[in-house]
Amino acid sequence: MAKLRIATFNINGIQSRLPALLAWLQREAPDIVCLQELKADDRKFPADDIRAAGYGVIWRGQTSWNGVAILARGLEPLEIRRELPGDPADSQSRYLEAAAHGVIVGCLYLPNGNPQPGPKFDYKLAWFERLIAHADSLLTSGHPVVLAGDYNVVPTDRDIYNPRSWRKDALLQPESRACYQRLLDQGWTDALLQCHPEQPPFTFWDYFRQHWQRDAGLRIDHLLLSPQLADDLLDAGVDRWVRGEPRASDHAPTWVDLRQRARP
DNA sequence: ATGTCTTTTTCAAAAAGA
Repeated sequence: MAKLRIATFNINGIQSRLPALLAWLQREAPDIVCLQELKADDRKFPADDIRAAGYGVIWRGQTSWNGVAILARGLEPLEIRRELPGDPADSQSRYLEAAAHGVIVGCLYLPNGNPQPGPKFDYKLAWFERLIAHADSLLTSGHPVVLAGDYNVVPTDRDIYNPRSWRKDALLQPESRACYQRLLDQGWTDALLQCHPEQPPFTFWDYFRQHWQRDAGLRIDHLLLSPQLADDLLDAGVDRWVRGEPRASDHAPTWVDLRQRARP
């Protein structure tokens, strides 16, 4: 049976992390990859190296911050949009959407929102509202869709090693969690939670206080599936080995395996 | 408050974001 693996990976700097990316692509061979936090403008994006590894790629970079890309093994992703609708004045590179391998993929990098409260948290919630509106239109379209990326939301207290020292953080605020829940209530399936309901795996361990060594992680990278894709869900997981490599990103690649039906 | 890492400005050390 054919299987489609879709992964999301906050790479935290594509230039310094390119060897890690190529090693991961070689070993795990995901079919579709969403990257966030490129931290490079369009001209510095290493498209040639990625194509040499066998992937078609589209990207939207930005100097210093943000930046998103979509990779597809063996073909060019068909770009659908380069920004989240709803605010023409928003110039941050945080959303990219494409069709590849028979599915629509939204690659998103939701604002962190710290410090909270403040303008950055307001921006986070406003961005979330735009995502909720766009996600609704994607569901209405009836297409098979996955919304994958760094949501910068810890959905519940079971998705963090210990919420005590994070209570004031934007990632745990009730407003952030309520927005995430509203997405799920539209009909999206949280793939990692679906496959690991008793203890969903962490996807992020910050660089401070030996958090990786202590497995003091958070689950903030999510793959949301539209209903028809949720029916095809086989498995979901985290490539923890990537986080243990030297000079690793603070996130690990997070993936979902879908049963690939014959599509006309 | 702190911890660490990547980026930019500008070529060293510091600031900002996460």
